[in-house]
Amino acid sequence: MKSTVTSSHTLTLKERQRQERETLILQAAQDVLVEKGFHEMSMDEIAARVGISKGTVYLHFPSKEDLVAALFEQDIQQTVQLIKTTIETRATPRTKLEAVLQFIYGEFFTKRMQTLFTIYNSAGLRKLFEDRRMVGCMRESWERLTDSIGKLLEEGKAAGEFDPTIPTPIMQSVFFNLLSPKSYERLVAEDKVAPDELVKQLSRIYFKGIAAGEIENKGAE
Amino acid sequence: MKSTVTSSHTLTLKERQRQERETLILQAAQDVLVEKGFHEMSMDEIAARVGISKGTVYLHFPSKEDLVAALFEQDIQQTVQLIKTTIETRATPRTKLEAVLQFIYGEFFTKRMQTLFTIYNSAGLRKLFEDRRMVGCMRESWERLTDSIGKLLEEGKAAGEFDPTIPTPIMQSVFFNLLSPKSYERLVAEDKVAPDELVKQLSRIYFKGIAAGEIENKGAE
Amino acid sequence: MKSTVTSSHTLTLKERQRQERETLILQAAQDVLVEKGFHEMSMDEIAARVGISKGTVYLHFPSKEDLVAALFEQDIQQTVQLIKTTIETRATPRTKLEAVLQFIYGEFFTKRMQTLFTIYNSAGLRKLFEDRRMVGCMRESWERLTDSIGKLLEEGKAAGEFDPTIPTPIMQSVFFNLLSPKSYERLVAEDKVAPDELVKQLSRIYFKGIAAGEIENKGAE
Amino acid sequence: MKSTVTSSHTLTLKERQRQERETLILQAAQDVLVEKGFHEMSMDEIAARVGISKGTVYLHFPSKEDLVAALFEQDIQQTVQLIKTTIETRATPRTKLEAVLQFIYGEFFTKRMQTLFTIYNSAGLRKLFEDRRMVGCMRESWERLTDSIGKLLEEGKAAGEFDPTIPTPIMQSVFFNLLSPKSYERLVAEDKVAPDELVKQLSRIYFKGIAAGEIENKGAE
DNA sequence: CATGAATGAGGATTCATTCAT
DNA sequence: AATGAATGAATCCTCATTCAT
Repeated sequence: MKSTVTSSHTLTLKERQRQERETLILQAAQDVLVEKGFHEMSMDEIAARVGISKGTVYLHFPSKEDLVAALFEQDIQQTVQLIKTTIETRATPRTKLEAVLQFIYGEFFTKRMQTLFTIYNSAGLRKLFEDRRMVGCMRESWERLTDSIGKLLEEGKAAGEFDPTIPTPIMQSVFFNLLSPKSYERLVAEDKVAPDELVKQLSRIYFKGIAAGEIENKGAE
Repeated sequence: MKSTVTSSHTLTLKERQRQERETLILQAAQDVLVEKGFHEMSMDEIAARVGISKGTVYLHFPSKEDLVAALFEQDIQQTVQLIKTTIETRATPRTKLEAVLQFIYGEFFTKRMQTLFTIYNSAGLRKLFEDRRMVGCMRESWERLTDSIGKLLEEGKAAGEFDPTIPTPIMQSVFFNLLSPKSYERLVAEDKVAPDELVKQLSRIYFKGIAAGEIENKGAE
Repeated sequence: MKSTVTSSHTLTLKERQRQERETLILQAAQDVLVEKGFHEMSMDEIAARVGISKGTVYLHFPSKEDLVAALFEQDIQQTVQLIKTTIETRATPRTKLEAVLQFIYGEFFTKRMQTLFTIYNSAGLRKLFEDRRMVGCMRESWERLTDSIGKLLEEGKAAGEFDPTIPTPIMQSVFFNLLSPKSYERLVAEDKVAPDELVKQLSRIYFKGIAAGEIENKGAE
Repeated sequence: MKSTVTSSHTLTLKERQRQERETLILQAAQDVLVEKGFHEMSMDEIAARVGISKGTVYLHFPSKEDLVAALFEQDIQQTVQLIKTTIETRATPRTKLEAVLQFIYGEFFTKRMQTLFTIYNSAGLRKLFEDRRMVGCMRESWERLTDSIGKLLEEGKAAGEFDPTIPTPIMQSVFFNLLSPKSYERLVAEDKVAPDELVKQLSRIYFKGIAAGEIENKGAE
């Protein structure tokens, strides 16, 4: 009788609280990870920041690695989502890629994105994750992302927007490596570059760099 | 000076042996660092690779951090040296920078350079180094390097080669961030890009990206 | 008495449900205990097997130790009960003891009995139980049991059935130590000994040893 | 020059110290294991008892499991050694087995032997050890031991000393299960049974059972 | 009463660093 | 100077127990 309605409410409530807590944990983990890196990030500190106990963190994530993998997944998904949305618009590949680039290097995402990218690329950490057959999942997420970018790049080449003589994989790599989180921080903090300005300039450098068009080169030679 | 001629000779000999050993340690550390990253690099392994005892490593470097700082210093100096030599040549700023870029992203230097760069930029490791007032020294080295690059970039702007509307600090950052060591490895291993080809393409993207001039846009339309 | 007739009925009903649940918990605990041992037996698993929540287990048993003590008590009581029944029969002490031995080492009781015996004898666990003044209770149960056996043994001695030169406590100890649960399992699983056959042989060894049959005894004298 | 002699001396010295320490660790571990059981035995406590640091224990044994396996191996070897020596004597199988039984249940060995036997038979612990492919080794040791006993038993059967109708595996099992360490302790502490007397009685029971031998007893009375 | 999320003490293990030989 | 055994702080993770709902 009451069960259907009440328990439905209860479940929803508890589930909501659970989600909220999980979000808080992920947020704290994100912060600590960005501040200190994977090894210096301790489960105790994450718990302390959220104001819960260590054990509770383990109720949500069975291990430190799983927690980081969740962060990874989360950020990848956001990016993939944005890309999907972007791709569906009627715009040139370059315009689409500019949107993605602005998202990735934007004020709120750079650090997270790049930190995870760093972990994913860290030789030592790969092993840890591999042992727990977690890299597979992360790699998949990652490939989903890079593939999307790759397609846009190749569309752009086909459309004559991008230089077809530059291999797509190189374009992809540079796309994700334009700026490390620490460089980002330094530019904003020390060189007083506005985040908006920064991402615009990155965009400018990248697209001018990969753009089709040989005239200027001829002049150089 | 310090002592008798004989002991001076002895010292020189010992000093030479000491230097040789130090070089071996640095080399082993470099290797392990590139292979495994900072945390997975253990003093035991370095000692084992050199074939000496752990204690001896500590006779040369008072801590793991100092050892890495020495690596840092060493690589910076090589690069700075190259830059000095390069700068003295009669060439355009762009040509000079291309030389530096080829050195940094070249087959034999990329990994070392980028690994150290990663450490230097790693949030967590900064603290470790800061606690030991070591970052100061590394920062200084690093600034020597970036300043050299900055000067070349500004010369290039003055000469009309580079786009003066892009802030130099951004140009500097991108210069050092074009490719992570893992991306490098992946491109070479999976995508079969030849290291020479890779560095040429990076160079191409970077300089086209920061180049002065509007031509390319016209061509696109 | 305690309350109205109605609530008395309610209590009885509830009490019955409570008892049923308690039995289920004890059964599940017994199973897990035998399968995994004391430390590997987790309250979560017991609750899960019964299909109730962990908290509910604690409504019945204030601690893990108490739960095990209850198991102990339960098994002791069953055995004591059997012994009482047996004792009342008209049979020789040896026949009575054979019945008890067959019960204890029989197909369905061995594991339970011996597991609890192991726990009771485990040095480390004693402390746990002692701290909670629980051993007293268990010891009491245990002594009830061993005393019964002791009396039978002494009756047997008096009747000339058992060797009076063997101290009764030693006879008691050996009576309960003839076979560990793991040995039991191994014999049945690997050596294909039928449980019935096994208990018969144990009985034979206990009463007559492994020595070859009657002739030698006669001839020996 | 000096190296051969000196280092030989040094090595011997160091090696001796190492062995001594290892022995101390094993002894402490043995004690704690007997007192508290496997799970309550903490590496910290062992280190504390020896008066060394936790890390040092790990220099000798890579894990808690390995430490216990070493204890196991050690005790098995002592027993196997004794059996070998015993077997070579000119005596009846029964006399030989009596010697082994006296060793196993003797004043100084009972606890150790039985504690390890308990661990080896503990359901939960098997898994731990199996994961580290250590049971294989332990099982092998164990089988060496039981096989020796088995052979003696069968010799005895052939010689007409032991009852050929009792399966050897059962005889083996009972041989090792006559008394738990706790029972031993209780008998000695509470019932004031002298260890020597105890083992004699166990021996008697094992070979001849608790029954009064009719003829010989008659004569006795 | 029943629940199960939260707790936190406890324990194994690692590894940079020290120091007696 | 060289060694490598010893140290112990630091960290991940488990699970019995509690308590708000």
